[in-house]
Amino acid sequence: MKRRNLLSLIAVIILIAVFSFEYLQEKETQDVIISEGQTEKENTNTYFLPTSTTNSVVHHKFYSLSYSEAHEQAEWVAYELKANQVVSTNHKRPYFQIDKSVKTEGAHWRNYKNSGYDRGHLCPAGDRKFSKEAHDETFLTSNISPQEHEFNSGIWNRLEQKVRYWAKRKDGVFVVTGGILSDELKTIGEEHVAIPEYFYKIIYDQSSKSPKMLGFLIPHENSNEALYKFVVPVDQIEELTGIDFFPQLNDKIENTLERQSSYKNWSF
DNA sequence: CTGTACTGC
DNA sequence: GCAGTACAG
Repeated sequence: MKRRNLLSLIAVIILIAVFSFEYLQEKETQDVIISEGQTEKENTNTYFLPTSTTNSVVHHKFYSLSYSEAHEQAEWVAYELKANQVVSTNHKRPYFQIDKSVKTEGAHWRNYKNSGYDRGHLCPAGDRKFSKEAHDETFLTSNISPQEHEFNSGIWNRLEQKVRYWAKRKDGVFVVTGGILSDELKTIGEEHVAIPEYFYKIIYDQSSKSPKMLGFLIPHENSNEALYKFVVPVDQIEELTGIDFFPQLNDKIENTLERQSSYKNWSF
């Protein structure tokens, strides 16, 4: 029946139109003005969330995290760093606050006081300078890990600056970072905040038609070695952490990207 | 940039 | 607990 086929076709078209409209509406409601006419998607950082081994995922306005109560820190912090978010505005450093969004509540910053370790940002303050609100939001204890000062201000700082460089150059990157939280780590403070022996960082670039991924695994000690010497397959970080990074990607693409450890498409 | 520490209220 | 200031890699 031709008439029936035509009616079905029209019905399908209408359904697609309705869903598209709703989809676009939803997208629009996610748009948020950050500053002076710049429109950014709010919570784009939630598009590529890793899995959680602790079932304790928290969404902040400008980054998300999965908290490990056993280690009193995040197992991962994930966010998008857009090219136009890399700015040099200076903000005063606020005090670290306990993250009220974490059900079990994060550690108090006093655990770090006189511990000999830095309150090392996972989502760096330097990546959220585009607004005071975004900057201050990184000063939650759920976003820090004990780091040796020479490591934090040394090779880790170098890597964070490289991420900002890539974000500008590649029109934005997605970042997932944290410490390797294994058993029987040394701890600091009354709440026993674990001191990771390794830190990892994964960068994902989807600005071109061929997406790119880069994983770093760095021992918790300063090093003057070139950063690319710490590049590892993301699969290795997944084995160490039990976390599945970028599960939203098409399996074939994900497998290919996470198996490799080539940095030839990344300029250091 | 990445941070800590001290003084003083 | 918070502000201001000084100092270090």
